[in-house]
Amino acid sequence: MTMEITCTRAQADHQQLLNCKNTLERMDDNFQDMTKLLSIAGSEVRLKILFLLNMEDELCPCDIADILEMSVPAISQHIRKIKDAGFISSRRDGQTLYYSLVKDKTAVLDAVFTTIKMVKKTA
Amino acid sequence: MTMEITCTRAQADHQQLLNCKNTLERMDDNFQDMTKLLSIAGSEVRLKILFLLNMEDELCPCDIADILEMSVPAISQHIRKIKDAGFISSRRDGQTLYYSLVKDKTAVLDAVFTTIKMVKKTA
DNA sequence: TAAGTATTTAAGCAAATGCTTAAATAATGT
DNA sequence: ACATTATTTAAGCATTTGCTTAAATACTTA
Repeated sequence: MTMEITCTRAQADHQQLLNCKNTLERMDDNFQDMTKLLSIAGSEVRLKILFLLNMEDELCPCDIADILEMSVPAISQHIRKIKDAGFISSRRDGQTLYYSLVKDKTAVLDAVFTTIKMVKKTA
Repeated sequence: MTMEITCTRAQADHQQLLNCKNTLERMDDNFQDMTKLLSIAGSEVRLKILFLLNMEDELCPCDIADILEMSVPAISQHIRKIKDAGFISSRRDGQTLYYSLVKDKTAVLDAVFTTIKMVKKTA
């Protein structure tokens, strides 16, 4: 692996930098997968949708729109994004579509949900 | 708390929806804080920067630019975003600025880093 | 003080995001 | 078949994002 060097200071540890590059390269797929999940969860609306599905097991777009006080199309477009990424699945009951979390793809979010539920100490 | 109802299906449990709204409202600050962290971490470049700082304790922009094979200004602008959000701090040594994670603000990411480091089973 | 290095900042621009409104699908009930 | 409800899709548009290049700061050393 070659190394473009922009940093010419004496202290630079080029072996360390090479090791870092190797490590990142080895985990590249994992970084892409994790980025997909975190970029989905890194929107307040979508984080709340994921949190609600974790709490209530399943909800329809219409319920979510009511809870978040947003338009149904806006919610539907967020849902599509989360669904396309594979983090939720749907079940139809008549006209209603119920969405729920795909648990094994969203497992890391458990720590996130737990943290959100923690009461903050008054500073 | 009033409730705009868009969902008029018979099965809709309006008490459930009200409870959800109350819960989210109570945790609103936590959602904003968590969204800030996840939106920072939800970019492949920034996730790698955070991962590297977790692994190496501290790095300068120049090292990070070398490792990620990106321009120094591009890295600097990502660093500023992470710094403005309070997730990293800096220490100067001569001309070099060393950045490191603010651990107690990035604790939830431990689960993320652990997951990234896990070897995936070949399907 | 002048030159060199590390870093940040700013301007510019293409691409992505996230809403709104309006129209299209899908399923139900009359 | 027709009207109603739940949901999605599409077009339009303002805002944000993330790079590039060039210029400005900050520090070091000759």
